This record gives sequence, structure tokens and C-alpha cells, in this order.
Amino acid sequence: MLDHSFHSPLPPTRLTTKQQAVLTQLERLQEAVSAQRLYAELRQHGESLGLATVYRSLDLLKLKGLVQSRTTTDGEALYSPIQQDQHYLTCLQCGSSVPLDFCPLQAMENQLRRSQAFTIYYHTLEFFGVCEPCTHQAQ
Amino acid sequence: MLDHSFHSPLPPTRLTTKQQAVLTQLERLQEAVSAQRLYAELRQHGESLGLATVYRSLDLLKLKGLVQSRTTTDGEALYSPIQQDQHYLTCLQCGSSVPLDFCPLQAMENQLRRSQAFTIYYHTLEFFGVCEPCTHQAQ
DNA sequence: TAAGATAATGATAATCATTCCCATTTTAGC
DNA sequence: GCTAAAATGGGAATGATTATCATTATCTTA
Ligand SMILES: [Mn+2]
Ligand SMILES: [Mn+2]
Ligand SMILES: [Zn+2]
Ligand SMILES: [Zn+2]
Repeated sequence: MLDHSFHSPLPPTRLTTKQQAVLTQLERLQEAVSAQRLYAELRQHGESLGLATVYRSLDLLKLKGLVQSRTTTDGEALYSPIQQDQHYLTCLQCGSSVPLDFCPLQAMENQLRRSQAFTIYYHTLEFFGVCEPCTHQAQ
Repeated sequence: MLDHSFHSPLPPTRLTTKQQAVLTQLERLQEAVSAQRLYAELRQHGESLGLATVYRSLDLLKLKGLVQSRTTTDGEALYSPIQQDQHYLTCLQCGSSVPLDFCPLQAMENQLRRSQAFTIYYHTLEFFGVCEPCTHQAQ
């Protein structure tokens, strides 16, 4: 994984309690989760905070280079700690996502990083098509 | 560009007039556009069809391997003919997207195609970070 | 070609993730 | 402690997308 700390556009102010709670819960979970689910989990863990704060915290954490997100086919954003360099094969028919066990961009990102006047935090990469089961079923 | 015709999961039935109109309008435009905008354009061009049909046609065209989509940071899907192998650098602060002039995956997709029991139609690849202007402005 | 079956369409309502608003609370600088 | 700025919560508003269902076009087959 790459070090993102050097190009953070926001001053390295300390996270608030709520913001830290959001980040910690996100790190606790293994998979990428929606803001809604994160909110539910936090409440269950006794944390007292509003849904708007979860969204605000996630946005801020993204700008700090600590969190990344991708969007599912039904328009829901899934968040994860930026360490996870994880990609998927997503079926256009049933919507299921199969995780890839490698990132085809590992080497290339650095090259791109140097060639553009743009500070890169993370990338999303996703392959779309039809999964094995969907290929065999009619319609 | 790759040939996708051989693995279409839907029978190669002829497109309806409306479906063809959606595809044609999409090919006419140079950039990726939202379903809403496509609907507006079609109406302006005298085409008579409903918004729901635009969404339905786009879904079907994706399953036929003729259309692809990516999702913007504010949750809107942008559609384009599948020929366009185009990627972006997207700013987390201002949301602007700078197009890349190459695809870092050209060679790799074929390899992946062979290694997985999954029929790949297209991929999305996007780099997120902060653009030059946003880096220099406070907050 | 006509009748019935099937698929497509349009208008509108419903969904639902996300954002907006604003009053209240917390934090930071002094 | 005092004051200004930032953060927060809850509920309303937004807006893209989807669901519903009655109507219309297309296909099948006698
Ligand atoms: Mn990667
Ligand atoms: Mn590409
Ligand atoms: Zn599938
Ligand atoms: Zn920017």
C-alpha cells in the first residue's frame, strides 16, 4: 500500500470523537459497508450520533485520505478504510459482486501519479459482465 | 476495442424503435450522459417516449453489451456506448472529472478474461484525489 | 387475417440514499 | 469563563431510480 499522508489537503487536525468512532467502526468491519449500515452498527454499539454526522464524517475522512468509497449498481455508496486495495467482478443481471484476489494497477498508479498535476488518493476498478449462474439461466 | 458479440447472454433479437432511438442518441453524443439528460435530448429531437422507457432501454442495452455506465460522486449514473474506453481523475473536493488520455488496463483485461469464470463486458476505472486548484485553496 | 398471448410503453406514485436546514451543543482560542 | 467557530442531531427536502398498472404494440398460430 502507498503512503497518502504527505498530500492531505486538509490540515492534520485531530478527529472529533464522533469522526473517530466512524473510522474505528469502519476498520473493525472486514467488508465495505454503506453509511446506513455503519450508522446502524454504531447505534447498536451504544454510540450516540446522527445519520447526518455519519455522512459528514465519511466525506471528511475521504478528504483526509483515510477512507474510500465505491458505488453499487443500485446507487448505494460503500465505504472502506483506504488500505483495502480490493476490486470486483459485478454481474449486470443479478448484481452480485465477486472479489478479485489482486489489483491489476499496483505498478501503474505510481507512474500515473508522476505524470499528472493531480494528487491521487485511491482508485476504483470494477469489471462488469455476466456471472456463471446468470449465463446458464434463460432470460 | 474488444468484440463482445460472442458472449451476449440475451438472444440477439432486434431492438424496438424506442430502444434503437436511445442507443442512437447515445452514440450521437460525444460524452457520457445521464438517463435524465438523454430523455430530455430525445424529447427535443421530437422523439416520443417516457422516462421509464429510457431507463429500461439502458438496462437492456447494458445486458446486450452495447452500453456501459459509471456513477458520479453525487450518485448519478452516466451512460455511454461501450466503445468508449475512457477513464477519469475525479476530485473529492469539487467533484470535477479530468479525462485520462489512455487506459492502463488495455493489455490486462484479456488475461483476466481467461482466468475467471465470468463473462466480462467492460470495466470502470477511476482515480480519486484532489485537483490542482483545490489543493491551493484554503479549506 | 383474427384472436389470444406476450412484451413494451407511459404516466404517475413510491422508494430511498443523500443532502439541506436550523436550532442546539461542543470545541478552541484568549 | 467568554465568544466565535465548528460540529452535531433530527427532521424535512431533494432527486434519481424503481414499482405499478392500465394501455398499446408485437408476436404466435390457427
Ligand atoms: Mn487497485
Ligand atoms: Mn479502460
Ligand atoms: Zn449474475
Ligand atoms: Zn477539485
